[in-house]
Amino acid sequence: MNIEQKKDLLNLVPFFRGLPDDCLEKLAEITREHTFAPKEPIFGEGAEADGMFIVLNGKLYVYKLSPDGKEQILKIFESMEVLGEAAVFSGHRYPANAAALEETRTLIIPRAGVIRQCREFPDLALSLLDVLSGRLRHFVHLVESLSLQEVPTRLAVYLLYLSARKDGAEQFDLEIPKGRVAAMLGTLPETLSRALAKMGKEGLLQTEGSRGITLLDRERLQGLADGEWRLR
Amino acid sequence: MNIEQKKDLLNLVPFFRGLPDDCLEKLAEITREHTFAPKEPIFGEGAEADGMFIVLNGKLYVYKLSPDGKEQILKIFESMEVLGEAAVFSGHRYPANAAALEETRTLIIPRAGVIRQCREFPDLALSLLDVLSGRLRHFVHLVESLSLQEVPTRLAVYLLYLSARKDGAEQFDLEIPKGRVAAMLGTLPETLSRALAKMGKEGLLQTEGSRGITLLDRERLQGLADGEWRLR
DNA sequence: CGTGCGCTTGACTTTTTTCAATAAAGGTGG
DNA sequence: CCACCTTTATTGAAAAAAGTCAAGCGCACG
Repeated sequence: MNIEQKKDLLNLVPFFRGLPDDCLEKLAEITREHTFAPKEPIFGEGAEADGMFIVLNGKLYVYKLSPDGKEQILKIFESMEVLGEAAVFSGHRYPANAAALEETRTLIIPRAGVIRQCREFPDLALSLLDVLSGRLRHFVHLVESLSLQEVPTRLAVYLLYLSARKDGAEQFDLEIPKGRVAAMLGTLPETLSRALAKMGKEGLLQTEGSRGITLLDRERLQGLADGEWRLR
Repeated sequence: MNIEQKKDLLNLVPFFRGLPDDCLEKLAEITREHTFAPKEPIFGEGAEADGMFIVLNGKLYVYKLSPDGKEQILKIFESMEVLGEAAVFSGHRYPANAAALEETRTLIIPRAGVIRQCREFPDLALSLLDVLSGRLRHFVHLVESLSLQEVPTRLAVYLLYLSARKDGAEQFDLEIPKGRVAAMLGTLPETLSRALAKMGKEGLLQTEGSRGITLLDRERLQGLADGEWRLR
């Protein structure tokens, strides 16, 4: 793939919107492309940071592991998202693990190059500040969810979020295996399974096959998410 | 307080180290000073962001509240730390609450000014990128701790961290009430109290008065922190 | 067509929370 | 400096939530 093609790809990423053309040009010059197979590790916790990744398509996840092997998913990344920025600016090492969930094509921009371009084009730095700030909000929300709420509440929040992402559709798909959803919510497959079963019995939703969800009572689901009542 | 004095204060903050003199000058011009009394709210979740705070002295904490009033402390800020940066660069609103733990003197740099100076002095932007990246690491650790480990483990990690911050002293002080320590660890005062009592019975540590701690068996405490065994 | 992985369910254990009562500490004003 | 009052900490007992272990089912993929 040549530089022009890479530049065209960068141009598609909202993150780079509005940056001067010669900035993109320089970034394209140093950018590598890499495609990861499903389940392929992308980086490991503590690894020396190559640089920053742009997801072109596919899906990957960033996670931590406990000593006994339990997974906590920190975030799932999809098309057009940027990851690994934190390791570029402090610590030089990735603070967690990442692996592909499906075939995933990425661009990799090396550490040194990013920093150099930030000096030259402050707008790039501001863009990255925006990304990092958003990431921080994401983590604040995650901490809140994990520490203040019980599993059915977290699940309700998650399902409503998924529905919202699809224009508020009643019927949609968990796009990842349930075991992974559990790992996102900071719990185990068994606990998630029971929570879904209870919500089904309460008439809040219906499950179809292994990943299908139909929301039946948005009202009460929202109340559950807001902590107004509990699933007994 | 005049501009020169503010500039001198900014100069003391490691965060501003190495920035050009005229950058500090401009920042000093727009900086306000404010002192908060103990327990005084600094900002509330969702409030329009004034700008970024620099803690000159004192201590404050940033936290979330659950619907039923339980507190989760996200981070405690002390002298020379910067907070509120995330709200400057995305969202325009603070994502959590902050209040003073004791009398706390701060400098406040307005949003617009920070952004303007970032454009003019890319090093300021890089400094902020560094701060935000570090903050992200902090949250990654917090999420890991909350989701992957039980309370005694989290407590062990916290105590060893406190000890390390004081050159590895065996004897030191929780600098905040135990109830707040509980809120940092994502649990309740009762649970914390019991964890400390058990650790005392196991000979891992000793408590003195309301905030004093003496570590008696670093080895085993470390093992507990590493998840190698459990407190039965 | 079988094997394996993911999902579900049940029974049981452990951890944490909840509720309540008491004790200790800390701060304030006399 | 002491007495009082409020806040903070401890402890017990009971309940609830989540985790563990184990068995079984079903679907997808080779």
